[in-house]
Amino acid sequence: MSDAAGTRRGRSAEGRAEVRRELVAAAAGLFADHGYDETTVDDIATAAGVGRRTFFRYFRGKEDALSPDHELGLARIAEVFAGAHPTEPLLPLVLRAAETVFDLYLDDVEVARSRFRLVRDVPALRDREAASVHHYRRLFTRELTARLAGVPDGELRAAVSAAAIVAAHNQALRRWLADGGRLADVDACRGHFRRVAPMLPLEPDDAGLEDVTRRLERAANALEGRQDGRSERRTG
Amino acid sequence: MSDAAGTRRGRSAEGRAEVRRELVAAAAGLFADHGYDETTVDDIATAAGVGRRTFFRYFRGKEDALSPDHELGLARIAEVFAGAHPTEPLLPLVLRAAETVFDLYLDDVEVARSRFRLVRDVPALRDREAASVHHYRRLFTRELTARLAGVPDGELRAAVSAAAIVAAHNQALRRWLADGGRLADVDACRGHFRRVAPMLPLEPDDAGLEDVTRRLERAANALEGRQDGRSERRTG
DNA sequence: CACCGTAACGGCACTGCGTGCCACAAGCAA
DNA sequence: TTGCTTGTGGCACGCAGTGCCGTTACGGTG
Repeated sequence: MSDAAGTRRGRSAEGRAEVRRELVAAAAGLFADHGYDETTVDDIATAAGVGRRTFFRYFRGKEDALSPDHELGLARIAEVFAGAHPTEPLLPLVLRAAETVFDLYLDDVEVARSRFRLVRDVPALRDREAASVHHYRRLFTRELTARLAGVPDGELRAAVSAAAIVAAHNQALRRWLADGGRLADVDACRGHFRRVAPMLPLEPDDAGLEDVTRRLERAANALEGRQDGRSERRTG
Repeated sequence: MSDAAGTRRGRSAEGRAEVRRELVAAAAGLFADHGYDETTVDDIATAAGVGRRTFFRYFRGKEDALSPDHELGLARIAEVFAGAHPTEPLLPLVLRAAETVFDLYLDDVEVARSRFRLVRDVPALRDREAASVHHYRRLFTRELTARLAGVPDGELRAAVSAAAIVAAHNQALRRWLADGGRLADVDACRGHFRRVAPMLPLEPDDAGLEDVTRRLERAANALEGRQDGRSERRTG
């Protein structure tokens, strides 16, 4: 065991990523096999071939080893917002930012499904997931608040829109993972998600409340329009 | 100290409630004075005049001692939903349920403000609060999903509406607590909260999507109507 | 009054998480 | 070689939370 550690000691960049992957894989395997609470950090570290102390140099705690992409998702969303024009309409911008997170789950579907089951069943992980979702919501709220400055009830509208966006996103993701998580359903999931977006109280500029009326009417029309057709929307 | 414990040993119902209050008060005081992380469970138990083991017989953990009203709030909301007619329109019902939680904070404003500052500053408590909010959201989602059965996109609409309701409620509460938390502002806070409600995608029955159009138009009109008047709404 | 069942409490010990500290090994530069 | 940096492992510590058991007060029963 000091053998494997010795051969890895040198590489600073590649070695760290490799150790991290091994720790994530070990944690996922042990969690799936013996459960979350029954798996100790010592078990994960030993399975990955490193010391217990090293584990905490890669993850803040045992829970972080399960979903290590959380901060990456936050960074990507922030990137989308940072790369957008200040006058860009908010609705497509928010959609683009939210859909960015979908790609993180598409990287390895099997791991995502395994994580989903685990988070659904273990209370401690449910709370952790809730905190994670809270961070996404906070980020959206911050960005929307900054872009809704000057608009009446801007903060309130930003908070509501952010919560609705994140909830719709999670609902779509949850349904996709619970129903099997086949890749063919990703489009349906995304459509499922986009469906709610037009009914959000978002303002592209400091236009005023008259534009909300038009936007809400458009959203209502969109809802009315796809009352029967479900998978036909990709052709329109 | 074995003196006070001895006199309390007898009363089973009154004694438990008293010990619980003492523990909550001790925890609040120690958290405010020395910080959350610097306060151990031993400190709280000692300050309350009980043993450390007893603390864990009253609270699941250190974090629960800060906001012991959480489950009570959930119970009250569930009570509102349970006492409503199945055909009752959802919008006023949801409003009534959400506003029930306001009363919990009005019982002792000073404690609420102290808790607010603490939760805002300590990361561990922020996550705990996020999990708590998540439970509220889940409860609303469950109730709305049951009442939107049969409606197209019922689950999605329930999830979005629940998230929006809870977000609006928290936004109003947060602003109230951050701005000083004077009792005179409670009405403004409640109006602040009610303002978003009409734009939610809620359905009173299995009416269909045509009614959404009307509802959204009404919401837009309501928004347009109060564009300038802010505190005049109590007279109209 | 004496006896016993129950319930709450306190103390003890234990597991496990997370952290601080220190020694050691490998690579790099002078 | 010597010195510096970086990553690592081990050790010890504080603390959260739990299981277990002895103790103590109360209420009922004879």
